[in-house]
Amino acid sequence: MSHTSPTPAAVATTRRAQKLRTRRTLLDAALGLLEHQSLSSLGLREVTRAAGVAPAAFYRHFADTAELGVALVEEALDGLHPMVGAILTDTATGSGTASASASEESRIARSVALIARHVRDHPAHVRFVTREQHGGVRPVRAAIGTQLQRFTEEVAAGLAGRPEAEGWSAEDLRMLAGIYVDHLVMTASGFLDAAEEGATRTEEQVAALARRQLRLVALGRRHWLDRDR
Amino acid sequence: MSHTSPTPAAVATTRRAQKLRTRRTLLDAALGLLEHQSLSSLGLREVTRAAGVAPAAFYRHFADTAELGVALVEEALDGLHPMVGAILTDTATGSGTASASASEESRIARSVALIARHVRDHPAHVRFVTREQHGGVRPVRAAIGTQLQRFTEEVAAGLAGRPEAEGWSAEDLRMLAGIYVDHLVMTASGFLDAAEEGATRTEEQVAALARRQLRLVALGRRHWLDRDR
DNA sequence: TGTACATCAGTGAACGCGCGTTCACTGATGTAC
DNA sequence: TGTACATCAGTGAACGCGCGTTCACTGATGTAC
Repeated sequence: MSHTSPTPAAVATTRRAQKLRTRRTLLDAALGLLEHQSLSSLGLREVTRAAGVAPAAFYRHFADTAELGVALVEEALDGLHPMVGAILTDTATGSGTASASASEESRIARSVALIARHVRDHPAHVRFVTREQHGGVRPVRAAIGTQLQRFTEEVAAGLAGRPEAEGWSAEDLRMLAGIYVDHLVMTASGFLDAAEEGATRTEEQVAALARRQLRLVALGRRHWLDRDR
Repeated sequence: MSHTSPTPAAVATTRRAQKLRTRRTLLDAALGLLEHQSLSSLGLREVTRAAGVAPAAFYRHFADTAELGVALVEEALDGLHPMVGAILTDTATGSGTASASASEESRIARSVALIARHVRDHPAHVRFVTREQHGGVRPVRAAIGTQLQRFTEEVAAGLAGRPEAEGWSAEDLRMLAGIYVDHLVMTASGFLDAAEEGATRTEEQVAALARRQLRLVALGRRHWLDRDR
């Protein structure tokens, strides 16, 4: 009278599909457990217990928990590309009527709202990435670093194609893109903090701070080329 | 024929001093082990083994490894105050002859150099703080958050006393201070990455990026008050 | 200064427990004919 | 379509090991007189 289906037979399906389903169960179980601990303290047996499979079944999918962690990184950061794309696209589309700074202000607000939404929709993935970005498991740290680097390049490329970027060196653009990516990660982490029970800041406070910061960056950006008087 | 002194008798001393010495040994042993793992996976026996004392001795100093972690946080971030003070003082002292932007440029360079120096002098402490800032041990995370908040207030207060801050609201100043603190932590973490064997960036690249970012922030800061045209 | 007793930092042995890993297995799915 | 064999995802029992915690202890330091 168990709730789980101990053998594949319980649901008629292909072997491939069933294996993927078990893999998903393991990843989801791990993600749940990682809400309150870091990967380096996550046990293989802990994951299989939460997933409702035998410990040995783990090895059909991952060599160890570090490998599972890398899979989670890929999943979490693949899910970020659409949002980054949306922000870049929005930023590129200038409004017709409002003043430059007014439309910029609303673009900033929309970007921050998109980040808030993403964190609300995928809190576990976001928490995992921010936690493991500097965490104790090297392959996972490396995977996150590589992916964030790719985001920076992506943002830099997006910025490069726009009129305000004229006269900017490639290195300056990468610097600016890096600021945006860093800011994204920090703001996402702030939204997570705000969602916790004992939070010191509200979600709106985090958003207000994020917008203020983006305003400062936008100002610096506007005056970048004439910075030496 | 052991290298360690298993009993206090080996070195004539007061009880208080000997206890503090053992505590130090435990903290140092832990700090060493934390170079390559995170606190949540650090074992009590692992620490005592590295420190050369019996496992049970641990309890004379800390209830568990989380408490040891909080002690390390306090140590690590107390050591940061002098540097922040130095940067603030330096920033306040304008040079007489050079142009405003030239003296600013050299102040930026000095600040980044101070960060680089601090990381070189205290790599283990810095690594520990950046790793545990979003790590899996709640009391440690909370302690780091509180301390960084205090730094932000400290920097905000330092900025408030200076002429360029005239017209700035308290909230805007705290935002700016937060940017500087965040930037400090990220740059420190970057210097750590650069010092690793398989590093993708050199120390000078990290420094150059940090300076570029500070330049952008300085520009935004200069135009903050007239930002609505 | 000397003595008798109290304190307490550190010891070492013992405990029960959950860990990661291995192994031969089972039985449903997949494939060849 | 039917049959015989191969594959392989998941099982469950077993293993040795290191963990955190407890306990009575030792012996140097501290204190009272």
